[in-house]
Amino acid sequence: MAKTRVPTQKRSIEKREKIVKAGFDLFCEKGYYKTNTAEIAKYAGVSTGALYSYFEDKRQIFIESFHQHLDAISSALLQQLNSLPEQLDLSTFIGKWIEGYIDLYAKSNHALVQLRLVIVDDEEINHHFSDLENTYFSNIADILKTREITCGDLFEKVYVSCILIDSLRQEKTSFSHNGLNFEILQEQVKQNILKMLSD
Amino acid sequence: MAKTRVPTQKRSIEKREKIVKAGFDLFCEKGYYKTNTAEIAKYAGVSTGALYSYFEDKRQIFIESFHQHLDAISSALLQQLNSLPEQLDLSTFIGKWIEGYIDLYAKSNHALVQLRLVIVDDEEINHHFSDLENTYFSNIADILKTREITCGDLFEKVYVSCILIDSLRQEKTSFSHNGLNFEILQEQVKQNILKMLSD
Amino acid sequence: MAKTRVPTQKRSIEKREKIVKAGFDLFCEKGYYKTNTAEIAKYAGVSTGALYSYFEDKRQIFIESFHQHLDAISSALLQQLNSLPEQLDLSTFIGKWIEGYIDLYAKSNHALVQLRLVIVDDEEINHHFSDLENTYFSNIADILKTREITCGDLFEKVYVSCILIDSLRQEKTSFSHNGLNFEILQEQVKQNILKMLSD
Amino acid sequence: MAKTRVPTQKRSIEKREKIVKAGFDLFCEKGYYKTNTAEIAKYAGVSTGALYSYFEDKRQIFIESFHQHLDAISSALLQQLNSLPEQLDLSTFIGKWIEGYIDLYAKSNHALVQLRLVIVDDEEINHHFSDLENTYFSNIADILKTREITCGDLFEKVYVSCILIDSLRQEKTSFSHNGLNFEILQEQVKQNILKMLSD
DNA sequence: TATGAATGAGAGTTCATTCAT
DNA sequence: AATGAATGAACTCTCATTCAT
Repeated sequence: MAKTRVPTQKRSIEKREKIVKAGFDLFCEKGYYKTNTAEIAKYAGVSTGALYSYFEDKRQIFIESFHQHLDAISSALLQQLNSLPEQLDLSTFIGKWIEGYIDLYAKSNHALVQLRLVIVDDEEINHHFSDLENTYFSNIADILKTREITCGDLFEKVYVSCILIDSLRQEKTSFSHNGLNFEILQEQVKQNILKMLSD
Repeated sequence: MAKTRVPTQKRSIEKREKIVKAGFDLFCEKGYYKTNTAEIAKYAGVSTGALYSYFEDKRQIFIESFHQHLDAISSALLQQLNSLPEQLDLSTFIGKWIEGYIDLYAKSNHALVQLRLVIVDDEEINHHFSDLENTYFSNIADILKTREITCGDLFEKVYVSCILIDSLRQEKTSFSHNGLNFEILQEQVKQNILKMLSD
Repeated sequence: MAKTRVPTQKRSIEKREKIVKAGFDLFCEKGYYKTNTAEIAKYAGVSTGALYSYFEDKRQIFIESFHQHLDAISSALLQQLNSLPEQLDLSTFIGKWIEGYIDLYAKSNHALVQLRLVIVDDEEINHHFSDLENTYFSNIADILKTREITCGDLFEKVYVSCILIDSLRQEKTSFSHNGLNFEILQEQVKQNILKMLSD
Repeated sequence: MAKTRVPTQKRSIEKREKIVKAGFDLFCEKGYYKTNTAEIAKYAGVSTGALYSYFEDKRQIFIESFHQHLDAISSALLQQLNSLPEQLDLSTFIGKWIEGYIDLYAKSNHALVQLRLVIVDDEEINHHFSDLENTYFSNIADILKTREITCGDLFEKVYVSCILIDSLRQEKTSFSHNGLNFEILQEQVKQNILKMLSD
């Protein structure tokens, strides 16, 4: 019935942010289904009622907290890449890209898995975050264009590159396979991307 | 605390299998947290009590059903690849690999995501399934060796190849990005793998 | 998801009846909205879970308990009227009808008001209970026919008669107006009905 | 504990009226328990705080809004009846009475039912509104006396007449029984009242 | 051994009321 | 005087698990 509040005053905005932060932390730590709204409220230092005046339901907290997080780290990465010297050769650039990505996303592994989970349960969220990723891919493609990468099918190549880099992150942070040498793997991925983009 | 039974009689084994099958179907369809034990029992045609005499808890049903499923489809894929004619060129072989994988795993998207979720919550399960995957990678590597692929770092290359192929499956079955052309993507992945293994 | 249980065994049927009885008592005593499911369960001596395995929700308990109650007292009244001597004159018959009704329904005042409340909130329940009342009116009409009442528009006349009698009950049990003489009122109602049915 | 304010200034009085009006509209539309104070405040264009400075609680808003409404429509009806030509015959007068009542009260069905509910919960309110009705009955009786109705037990007859007319309203606005012909019913009620008052 | 009724803690959510600003 | 954000107890309902039969 009652719509959720859109806070404009400083204190309200801060409170909303606290809830988002609390939600994000707990979802990452314990998973979406094992985190309950009472905990989020307590962790955020607000009442359960307040929580429901800022967000329609638990799900919206998840979406918003995650959206913010992805926004923040993808912005950070894009900024890093944008500020690299122009004359850097492609191989070094890709190396920086890989390292930057892994550093920034390393702490988000739980969050990324949780996101996948909720995405599977809900088509709307699927679209929401797939759009977000599209934007990210486009931004990466644009950066590559400024570096005189002119090959065809660039969007698809960026997509494949991102998958490869993310698999490195996964390997590093959660799902480690015995017998895999991470440095070799990283080098493989780098060569792979380099070849694709040099075509 | 009654231990779970290890059934030896035929009827018991059948019952156990029914539960595993029911669990797998429902977990895939609705997700782990949205499937309840009563449903599993009903779908399997057993009582809830029986369910708890075969499995310690809901989680064990998940693990076992998933393990069986992965075993079954990875065996099927390996068998397909093994039975391909010896003289097939590498490019065609990779094409078959990709197609076979996507066909076999297409229906498992929900299951694979659910698996990720449980893996994040539990280190032991993480190891369990990472071992399973290692075995799979090794088998793929062995098949490649019989096809006279002799490049270095084969294990890492197989791993990267599998990641790429699985990202294709994901793109096809759940997380579709606007603007991505699937055929181009598939070709990219194929060329990528081909180049890696030809080094 | 899970359907409500339809109990066939004796103990289950008894438990279901206990819930219905508990619901009815509490709804009458405290009103629908001031009675909570935990109370009903406790009063009935069952767990909240059991309550929800027998009934879809609180509302269904209300409907069923009320339906049973109305059924029981209307049956009792009809039986009373049916067993009156054949040769009784119409005036005396109406007198018995009025007295019987008031006696039987006197204790149901709270319940009847609660019923009205829920009926207003829900069209389906409205129909359910209006059908029940229709049946009751028809039964009364049939009894009158056996007493050689042959006037036209009998159904409408029965309806009006029932309204009048129920207003007497209300006057007696809950909403007493100063200055109204109940005996005179009762006599008025009686004469009114007598005239209608004698046309 | 701050007492509720008795407003004397024009703006305050207007605000109070807005709340009463908002409460009445919403209680009628959605029922007492499904209307919340935030909605009333919003609909009235005041803050929740203001609402609580004019009224002790939600219940008082209900009582006051209802009292005003009943006052207003009963006054309107009495005025209509008073302004009918003197020489009108009784039958026509009763017809006008019935039509006037139904028109005026048709929209109040939800409100009337809600009133019953609160009445059951509270004896003081019971008396309050029974007094209000008594006044109304007396006024009707007085009007009839000016039309040379001189029969005995007039008060009781008026009461019975009012019940009958209200049952028509109910039949029309909420609780429709299949098989009942409304026009026939209306005629029955009219004849009934006519006979009573002609004695 | 097998059943499925029973449990009851715990989930998400609402809302009458208060009170700092 | 007026606001509306904040409170938190209370609500309905779910479900993994147990255990009497």
